[in-house]
Amino acid sequence: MVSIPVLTLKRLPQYLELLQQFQREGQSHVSATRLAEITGVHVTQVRKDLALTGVVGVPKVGHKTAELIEAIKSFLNWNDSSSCFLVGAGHLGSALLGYQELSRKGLSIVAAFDTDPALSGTTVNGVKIYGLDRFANLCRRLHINIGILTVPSEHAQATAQMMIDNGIVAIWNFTPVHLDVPEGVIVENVDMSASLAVLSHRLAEKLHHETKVERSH
Amino acid sequence: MVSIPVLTLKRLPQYLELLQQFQREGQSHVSATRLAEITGVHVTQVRKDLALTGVVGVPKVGHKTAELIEAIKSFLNWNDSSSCFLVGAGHLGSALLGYQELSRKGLSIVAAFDTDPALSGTTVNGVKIYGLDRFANLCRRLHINIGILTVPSEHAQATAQMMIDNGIVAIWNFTPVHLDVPEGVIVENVDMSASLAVLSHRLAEKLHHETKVERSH
DNA sequence: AATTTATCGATATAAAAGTATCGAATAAGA
DNA sequence: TCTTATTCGATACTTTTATATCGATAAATT
Repeated sequence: MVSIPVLTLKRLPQYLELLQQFQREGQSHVSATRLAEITGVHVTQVRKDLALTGVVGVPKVGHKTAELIEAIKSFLNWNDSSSCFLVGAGHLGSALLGYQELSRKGLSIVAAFDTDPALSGTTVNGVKIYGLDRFANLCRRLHINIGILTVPSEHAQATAQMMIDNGIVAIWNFTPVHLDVPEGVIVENVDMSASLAVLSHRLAEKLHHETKVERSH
Repeated sequence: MVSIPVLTLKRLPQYLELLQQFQREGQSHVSATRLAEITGVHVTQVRKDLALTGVVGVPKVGHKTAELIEAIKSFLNWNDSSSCFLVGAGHLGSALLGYQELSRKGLSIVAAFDTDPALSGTTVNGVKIYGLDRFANLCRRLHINIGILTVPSEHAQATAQMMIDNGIVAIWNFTPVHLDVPEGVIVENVDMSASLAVLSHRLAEKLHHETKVERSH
């Protein structure tokens, strides 16, 4: 099997976002050239990325917008929705519960869990919040295999372990903690810190550089 | 000037997180070997990454934990705090306002803005929320140069433009929209979609593969 | 109908990132 | 004091990812 470059996978949603915008604007066709111009990704790269999803384009006109959207969605498995549990219904957790977009990306949060007894029994955006003691039972019964981890750092590893013990094989990790998991378990980190690190360093570099330029006048 | 690989920048916060944990546990020294074991990053890679921050280690004992922490923090400019504005105080916006960790990463949200008049005048975690009409004035007066973008997709580009028009040079973009900005403006995307794409595809691949294996028995 | 132009997709080259190897340095133990 | 084990840091190598080149194709134009 051909292994898909991670970076390609990460670019696909960006194309998808644009394509859906084009579709709303009524554009029936889009060329790789166009996508490249807007995203800043190199044309050849866009072509390679799209090629992996299996679509073929037509010279002079490009790709059918609708077809391309379908191809990307099905490639990412965003067409049929997967059920998942969310653990940690604090600020970030509630934000995700309220995030409508997720359903458009094939993810349906069917229940949330939190240690705080005050939250237990409440509902956020139609999703019910349970105490952690209910997790094991529900998780096994509903055959959930995706878990969203939005607990405080200190509970990250233990919570991840609980998920794994109850059959979860893919963890979407929003904590800055590196999770130690058995082979075969998929962990995907949403690394806000990583992103902030890039921003901070770039900005410091930029400001420092500008100061130097000013001084040299 | 030596340009820092983006991926190195992204790994640094991960090391930092671990190092701070080690420090709490009272470990005065950490070796690259140790960091590599835990993070899963190759030893040589860890060494290269650390080398870029300018620290030097001692054979047989490794690096001084405290020194390494300081080196990474100062390299990322996380020691002195930068003021920033947040626009879009919805679910995700409020989550960020309530996210204490940010201050430990050199980011201080000094004000938030939202179109919803109901939010105007309220306070989340000590941060006051204003109407968007106040943005221009406050932004210029306080010389803010970092903006956090947490508005709905359809307002992303326009809001970004407003930020730039008022002196913001670095945008931390939480929307899935690709922002079109003038040269020199730094955009850093927290790509939840990208991350979800990797998760979805990996999981689909894994499940598909397991099904095949089962069938072959 | 012939020509031009925009785009595709394949192949080849270049750059970047990751991995392996090796000598040097230093603490700990013989 | 000498040897051994561990870790560092530099250099060389490999793999991955990105960019460039080029012929082929199909719509638009002459």
